[in-house]
Amino acid sequence: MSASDKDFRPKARRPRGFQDRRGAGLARERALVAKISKVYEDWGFEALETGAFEYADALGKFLPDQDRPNEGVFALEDDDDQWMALRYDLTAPLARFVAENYDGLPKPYRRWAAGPVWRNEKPGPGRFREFWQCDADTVGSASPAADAEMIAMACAAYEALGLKRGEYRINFGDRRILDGALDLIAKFGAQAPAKFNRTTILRAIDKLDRLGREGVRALLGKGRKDESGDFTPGAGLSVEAADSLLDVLTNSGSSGAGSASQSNAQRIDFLKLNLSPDADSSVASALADLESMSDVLRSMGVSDQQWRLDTTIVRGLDYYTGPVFEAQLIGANGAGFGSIGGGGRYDDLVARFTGQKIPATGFSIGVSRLAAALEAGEANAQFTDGPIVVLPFDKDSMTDCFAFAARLRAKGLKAEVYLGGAGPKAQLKYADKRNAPLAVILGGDERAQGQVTLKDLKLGAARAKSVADNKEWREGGAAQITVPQDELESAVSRILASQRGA
RNA sequence: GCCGCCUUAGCUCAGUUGGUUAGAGCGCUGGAUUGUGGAUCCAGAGGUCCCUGGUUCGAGCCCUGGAGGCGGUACCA
Repeated sequence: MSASDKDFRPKARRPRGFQDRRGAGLARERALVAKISKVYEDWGFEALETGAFEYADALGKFLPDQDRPNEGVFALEDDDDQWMALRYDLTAPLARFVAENYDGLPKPYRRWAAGPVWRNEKPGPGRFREFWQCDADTVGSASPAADAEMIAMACAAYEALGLKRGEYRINFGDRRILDGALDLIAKFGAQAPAKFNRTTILRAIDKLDRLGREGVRALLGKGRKDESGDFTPGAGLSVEAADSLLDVLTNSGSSGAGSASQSNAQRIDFLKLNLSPDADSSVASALADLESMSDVLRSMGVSDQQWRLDTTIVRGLDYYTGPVFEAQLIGANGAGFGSIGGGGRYDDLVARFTGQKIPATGFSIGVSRLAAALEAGEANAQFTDGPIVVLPFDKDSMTDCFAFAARLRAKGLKAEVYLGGAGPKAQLKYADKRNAPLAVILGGDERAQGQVTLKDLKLGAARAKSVADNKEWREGGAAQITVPQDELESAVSRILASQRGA
């Protein structure tokens, strides 16, 4: 090692968009995953785990002659000159798995998966470059009932997490209806819809929730200038065409009720009336599918409060073929956090590998974002108790302390021995920082008597709130008891019980 | 990618027209209390003022270039 190597000090810093998680926060997130996957299992989905890397072409990334296919993914080149990329979702690996193992799988194939995914994008609040998803998919069923089941199960999952009716909603749209609405524009002037940039229009519509109607009108027309002064070119629609499109999609204007309280049945009727599709068109079959979905959802007890037909839902542009859905938090919790889950039907994904069209539909819950949103919502979230900390006040007490900790663990309690070299004061500070409910203290005095001291840290903390003076503080006693060593377990449970009661 | 803002102690930030020794609150360490956390009081430690080059007698402050962070916007299979 050269001198300069020795001198080199890397700066300790977390890569942006990646999170360090610890303690209670991590436990909370794991609990979310456990609860969601329990629901998926209960609904008859089988667990599937695939690796973090896929070959880049399997992810749908074709490699032009650039050095790195880094558009949105983290990629690297394998020894055999093949590009591999970290998966950016759990759906593409599923498609690959199904294509590879098609013959041996039950059809339809129902599986769930949970794990981290990676996206090489600019991070933001509630938006990470590594985050967890928890997916369920049904591969091999074209029935609208499969889509309806996804919505119903998503509701069940959110409620298993403790969300209540009215705190979340699944918004539901359909690509085919969007296309039908775009055809309406043909009625305005000479511009044929095919000449419009459909992509630009769909992207604009997708921003309705964030930019509002006026912002989207600008994007559909001439373009929009944002807060920083940057200008986004628009789709170039006429004002009449843009308004007409927005009226149909948002169910407002002269022929629409425009009411948020409208039922889904009313919304379907509105679309039938305004899109007036040909009997054999894809819009017509989309509407028929919608009605049967609606029926299935009703029979599963899913109410209009839990799902809403919203034809402005677009989602990612390429791989969804029909129904698309998106879950959002309602109310203060949801502000600024975007969607907390989403999915849709992707009938062509497996066909990329096999050439055989296999219908599939799925739903994905963004665990990291949901955890971030829930956390932001409950700023005063109660923190969970740390372990009981056993403190050896002198060196000779160490062995006995380990025996105490072992006895507490045998009772199913979390316990640890303080391993640092500091004095009593620092030891108590440590216990405090670990959020221990109580400290077990063993020093020379106790050992001489065959006793042990138990200090109720929570009681002391509560008492501190009302004490402002050092003298009063010292006179108040130490919120601790000393008991014979063989009464350790019973005395500890008494203190814990009194803490729960208080 | 584009646009804007920002970077001073562990954290959040103040810092006058460019002037000697760069500050505060919180946190941290120690003491008041030789074996007792959280309140209170006292003391202390802690700085490459993001980096680089320049202007100047003199730069945390002004100028060039770079890096990093934040926000908006675009992209998001």
